[in-house]
Amino acid sequence: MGPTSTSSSAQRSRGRPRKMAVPEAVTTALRLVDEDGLDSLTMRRLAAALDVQAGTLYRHFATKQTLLAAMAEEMLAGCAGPLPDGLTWREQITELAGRLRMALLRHRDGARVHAGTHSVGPNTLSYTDTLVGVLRETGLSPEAATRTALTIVHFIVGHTLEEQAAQALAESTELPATLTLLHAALDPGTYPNLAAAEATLTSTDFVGHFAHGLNLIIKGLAGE
Amino acid sequence: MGPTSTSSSAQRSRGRPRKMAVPEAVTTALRLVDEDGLDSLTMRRLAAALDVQAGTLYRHFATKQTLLAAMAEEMLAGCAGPLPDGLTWREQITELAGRLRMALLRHRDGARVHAGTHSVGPNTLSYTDTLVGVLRETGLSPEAATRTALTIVHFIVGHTLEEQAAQALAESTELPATLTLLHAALDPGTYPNLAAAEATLTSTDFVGHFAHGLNLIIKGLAGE
DNA sequence: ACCTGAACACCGTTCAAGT
DNA sequence: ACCTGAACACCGTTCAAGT
Repeated sequence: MGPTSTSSSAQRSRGRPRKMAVPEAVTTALRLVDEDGLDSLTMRRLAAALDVQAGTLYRHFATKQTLLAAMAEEMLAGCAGPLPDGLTWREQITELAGRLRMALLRHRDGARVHAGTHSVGPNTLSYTDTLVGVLRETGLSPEAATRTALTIVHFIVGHTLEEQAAQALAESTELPATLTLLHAALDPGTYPNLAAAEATLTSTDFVGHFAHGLNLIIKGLAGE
Repeated sequence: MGPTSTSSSAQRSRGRPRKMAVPEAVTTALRLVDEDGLDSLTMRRLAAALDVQAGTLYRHFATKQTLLAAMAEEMLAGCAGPLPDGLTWREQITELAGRLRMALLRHRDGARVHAGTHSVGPNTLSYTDTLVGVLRETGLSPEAATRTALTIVHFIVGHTLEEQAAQALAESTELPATLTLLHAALDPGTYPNLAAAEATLTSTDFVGHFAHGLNLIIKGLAGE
């Protein structure tokens, strides 16, 4: 009989199989993470969002880890862009550090995506190159500049991991229970310093916390 | 009849169902992670190692996350123990920071276990309490001491995450490919600073890297 | 009270077969 | 060359039923 009726349930797919584009797959994966969180990103869900079979993804990404590395790389787009003229080296470091933090914050679970992978793509490499460059211009040796860049990046990743974990907790139903548990544990007799720290520990002023930590490192650099 | 025979450890299931002990489950889970890595730790494998059905675990841990938090808490045992007498505040900070780093390094993927959870158990709380205490003794306000403690912990976690990722990469078959890729990318024309940084970036002197970063923070503190 | 057994609704990954 | 369809060997979690 006539071949006209064969495409019944396929609301997207028409006659030919869809051809998959790698950059679209990466941005779609990031969108899925933004919508439902990293734990909900599966190869099968991504395939469905791309209107493709799950197995097809493995023609473009060897494993899920490879996909995650591509996502981490994509997140850093623009982070190494040119710095405004006339900044002091302190301001240059602050600018670069702020860019990385914002890049990780821009996507839900962005820090986890970044920390869980090891990208050697151009965005990642040029970011590190730029940061090491700024540090070398302050007079640091290549080794000291590299170690300092690593220190700064490790602080940013650790900080943002915590910041996004706090965000996730704030949106979850566990928040009251955790806060109660924490408050109950803050017995001044047992944890005298934690009791004094409660206001700061439960504060959501992550901008302030970040600035404090980064300034500590920058100050250490100046004292060299 | 005496109760003498009931304590036999029954390494296979005998007549009665095995009764599960929570502390044993946590240490067994850490052992499984040490043996096969965090990605291989499943509730079903842990159940099998405990000679119990998978569903039984849910009577003791609400979710896998709860188990991971208990593991993170267990890893920090002893980290807040008393400091030797006669240390300067710098040495006290270095000692506490080193203890946390070593605690995370002691188990495979320890930093990932720690970073992925949010423990409010006594080991975690008393570690933070002790660190904040040392910082307050240097004259810092409760807020500054808390923020500084967070900075130090975030650096340690970020650093150790990277250190264990490098360890995992070193043991994997991807190492030569990654190293080649990195070396190829180190074109002095494109990434001049990365080229100068290669020796440091590919070095495995994590003790040195850690000391450099921590000293930067401590120096920043001294300049306050 | 605590565990078993079995199920539910998924996973990452592979690969012969189609076009 | 690139995708589909179907399978393999698993997952976390729930819950009626046993003891």
